[in-house]
Amino acid sequence: MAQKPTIPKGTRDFSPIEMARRNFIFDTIKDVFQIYGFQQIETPAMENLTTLMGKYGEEGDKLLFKILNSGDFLSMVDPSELNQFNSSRLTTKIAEKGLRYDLTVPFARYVVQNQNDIVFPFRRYQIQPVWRADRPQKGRYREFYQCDVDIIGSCSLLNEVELIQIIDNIYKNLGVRVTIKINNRKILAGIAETIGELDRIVDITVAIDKLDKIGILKVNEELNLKGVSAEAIRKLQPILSLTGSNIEKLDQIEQVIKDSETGVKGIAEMRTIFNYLTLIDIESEIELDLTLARGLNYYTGAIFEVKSRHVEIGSITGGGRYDDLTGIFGMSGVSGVGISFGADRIYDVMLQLDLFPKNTTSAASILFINFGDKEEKYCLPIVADLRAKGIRTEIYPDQDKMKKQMNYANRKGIKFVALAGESEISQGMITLKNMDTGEQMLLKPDQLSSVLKE
RNA sequence: GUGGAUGUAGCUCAGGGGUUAGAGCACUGGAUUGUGGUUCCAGGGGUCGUGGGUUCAAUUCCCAUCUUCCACCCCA
Repeated sequence: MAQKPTIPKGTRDFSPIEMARRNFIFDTIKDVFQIYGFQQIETPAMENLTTLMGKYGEEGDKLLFKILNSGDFLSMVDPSELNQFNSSRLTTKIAEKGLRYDLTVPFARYVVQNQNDIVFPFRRYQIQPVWRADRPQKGRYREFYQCDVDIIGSCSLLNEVELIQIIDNIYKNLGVRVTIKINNRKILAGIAETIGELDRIVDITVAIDKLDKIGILKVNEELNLKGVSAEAIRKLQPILSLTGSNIEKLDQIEQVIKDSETGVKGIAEMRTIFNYLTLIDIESEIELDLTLARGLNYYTGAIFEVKSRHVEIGSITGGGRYDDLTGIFGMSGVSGVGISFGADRIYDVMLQLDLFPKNTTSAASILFINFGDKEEKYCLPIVADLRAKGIRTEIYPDQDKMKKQMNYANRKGIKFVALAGESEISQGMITLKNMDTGEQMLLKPDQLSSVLKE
């Protein structure tokens, strides 16, 4: 037996029905992006590793797919280095390129490289696959699509508000009920500063991020383990047990962190955003969630995360404000904010909730049965005419048995079959059969399109 | 990186230390030579993941290894 073909771990093929559904998601997202005036760009699947390395933290570097240099990739390596078996050092010599890990960093690179041609504030969207060398599991893939929208070159909080509107619009159009969680890195920094552990901000946010998963006791335990002082942990408690509306929560936090300049700024930002939001209709639930930390270390202001209210799958959209993403590429003082929709997880959610429209099919509307040479020639112009009128039309390519051709139409969900044999040809007609009802009628060829369009 | 499951026909999965390993779906042909879906009959298709061990005998038991899936970490 021939070797069984497989695809790499964490990757998937998409069948026609899946593509029809995926395109429904992409089209919905794209339409909303465009309504808000965003313009599309694309960047290469691969970037130079120097562009990608160090942008996603230590973990991120490990999750980058690296591409072996072309040609004799070992020729430039010193044999003594080979013998050290230090793969991370060796990597930099034998691999100069990597697959993109997200769309934000390549976008930052794009902005820096094209700064003279870009009109700022730049509103772009980008829908492309990204790759992560993660262990795959439910809702986690090694190749998946992100749909990013970013506004770069504007500090206005109006942008944050627009992104929330976009999230709300898109999920409304998709029929998915979501909770939009918002937090602010400045508030997190303020908390860390207040309890005197500013340099431990990462440990602290990672720990409180787990609050709803492992509970307050375990979080305290973990903080203690990470070396956060007992006094600091004590000060942290009121923040871990906030209650009330978003505004009430803000009031409570402000009391705790009022001496931190950064923290107060973060509070003010959140108040501004919530104020704007009172002016517009938002259907999604919006929740100020202090436990929301988000891993990517370039966020500096507001951070967002969207979760499905009915399906447990992790976040389906995430993003935030980054004040100096382009700084690492030599263009400082440019603030941006953006979010990313995870198309694959949205797909999983919608499939589970059975939210795809029933008629998402890409199959033809009508199939012409192939009876023979003479009949083919009779049908061909009629087929061409239907196609010119925008009707998805197929003619069966082989002169197979009719049973097989009918079965083909049936299996593909083609609703109409056109039969033109000797008797139809002699009358200049077509027999049109409705595969759902079994009904047949004899029509003139130019009547077909109007019946099919009903 | 850690832990748990998994691997038998193209696909989904049963089974079992002993002659020739099964089912459904799919495919091919027939009942039905211009009428699909339902039904019936027949047919093709297997290194039982790989390597080793125990045994008179292993696809079955044991060990290792790989694969895929699930959980942790982290994330969309």
